[in-house]
Amino acid sequence: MGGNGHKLLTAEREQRIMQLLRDAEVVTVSAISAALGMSEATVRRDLQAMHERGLLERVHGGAAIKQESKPEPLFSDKEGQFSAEKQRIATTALTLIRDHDTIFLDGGSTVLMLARLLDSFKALTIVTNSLMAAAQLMESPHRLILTGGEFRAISRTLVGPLSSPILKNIVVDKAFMGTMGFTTSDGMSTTDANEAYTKTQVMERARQVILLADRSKLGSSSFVTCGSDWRLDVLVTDAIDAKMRQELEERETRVIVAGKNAGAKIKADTTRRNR
Amino acid sequence: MGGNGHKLLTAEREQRIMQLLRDAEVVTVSAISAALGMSEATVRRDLQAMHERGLLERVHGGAAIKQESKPEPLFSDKEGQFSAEKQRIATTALTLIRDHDTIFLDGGSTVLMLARLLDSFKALTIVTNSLMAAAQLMESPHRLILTGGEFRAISRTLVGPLSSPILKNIVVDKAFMGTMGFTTSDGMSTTDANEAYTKTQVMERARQVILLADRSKLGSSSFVTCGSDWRLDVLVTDAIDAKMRQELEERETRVIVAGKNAGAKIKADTTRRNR
DNA sequence: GTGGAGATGATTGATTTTGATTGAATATAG
DNA sequence: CTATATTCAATCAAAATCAATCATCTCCAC
Repeated sequence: MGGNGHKLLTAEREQRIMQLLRDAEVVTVSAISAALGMSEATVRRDLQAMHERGLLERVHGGAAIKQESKPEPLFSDKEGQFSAEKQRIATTALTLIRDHDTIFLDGGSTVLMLARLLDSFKALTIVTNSLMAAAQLMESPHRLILTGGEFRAISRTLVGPLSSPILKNIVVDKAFMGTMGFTTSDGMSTTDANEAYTKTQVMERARQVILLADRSKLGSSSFVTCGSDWRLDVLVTDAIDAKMRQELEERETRVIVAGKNAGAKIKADTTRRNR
Repeated sequence: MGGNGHKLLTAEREQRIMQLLRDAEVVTVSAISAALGMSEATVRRDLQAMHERGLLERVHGGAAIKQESKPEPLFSDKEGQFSAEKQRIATTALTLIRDHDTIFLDGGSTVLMLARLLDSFKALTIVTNSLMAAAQLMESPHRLILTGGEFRAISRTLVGPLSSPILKNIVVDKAFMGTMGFTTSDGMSTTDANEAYTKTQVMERARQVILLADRSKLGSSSFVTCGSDWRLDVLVTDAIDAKMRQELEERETRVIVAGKNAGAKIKADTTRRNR
């Protein structure tokens, strides 16, 4: 190929790698190694360095281009589908709830699954801005309070400044949040400014903030962040890499990983609780 | 395509699978296996992973593209008695609405029927405390705002003091109210104090108060009234006795009786408006 | 020339992915 | 309804890939 017999500077190599990525979306380590005439070990080192600078995504066997911010899938897409991870996360999060708690439920499919499991408890006060969760809890014996606000069709939640006055009047014990993306630098992020605004408000009014996010959310960042000085007390997820886990624990965020068997165990537990 | 006969990265395989799916709607596991040159076990693993991310539907023997399904019961409604009368009342009430209005929709089946007919208008701002109406208007192009508050299961509305702060912040052009009972002495009445409280709040924030009530409501009184010094600008009903009509007109309340043919005429009217 | 800092390529053990095998679950035919 | 044939999910060994380590190489200053 056009590669001159000369040595390649690191910067030069990175340009070539980026070009390969733009051409093909994904490339294998061996392909890069062959194209640039260097050992796979060096390619991996380069890829890792570039990944840490956010230039690309690392995948097993190669690398993929990083897309800026993922477009938000329609709610119906995420809804009917059964996701084992989300189910496990929701089931694990159940252990954080006690009878007589006042809890907030955010939008999002994982939190919605949690809403479906709340029949086991007694006398909860449930505050939510999610119409899906409200529909789910309509027949439940719990006390149900909806925040007002402007209806956002894509997430089926109530958001924006109009939700502010009612949120100022309440305090919840635990806020179960969903999110489009989460990074340790920016905290939660979403695609809509009004939604981010409401999330921020809620978290200020909660004694404990709990984020339910599967591993696809961790490390990815969406359009709007929910305030720079974010706070998170508990993260429930299905898998997390060691680095982020350590960063979170340094910030005193408790990390709970919903293990494969956790679901069954806890399910039995809640069944017992369910009279 | 640069499809070299070499190794395929996971991301590449998923792209190819999605392409096959778009071409054929449904594909068998064995077909994918043959097309991509990989074992069926790996194909199944990929399909499961993609299914959990909502990219496709899994079917026995293969996979199918995910299509948007629109069955949205969310809130199922029970049509009660007098539905023909209610229909006429709602259709008549339509004539009171103009494009770009800001309107409030109360709970109740008659108001709900009105909500179903609002697609004809352009750029309404709709404020409501009725979850049924909200579900109905979810797909509409109008701006939709929900008052917050405590959920009252029997009427599926949001009521109580918590709805107060948000109502204080808005002004609506027209408030379309429903009620359990109505008398000239007490005004509207209902069975729940919180609901009455919210009704009162709404009417204070509306430039024009419009009551939709079939003849079974007129003259009967329920448990709680909505304030002693009630005000009503328009009453839309299907039949009214002369005495009450006169009393109302003395209070400067306009009375509109939805005649049997009124529905059709106005329907034509709205159809025209619907461009 | 000498020595150190940084980078490269090979090696190694650990991790991940793959494909074959198995018994269970599901669909199809009679 | 039962019997037969697919298809599935779980398991395991083999292959591929990874991250860490180490010896070597280059460049540059002294």
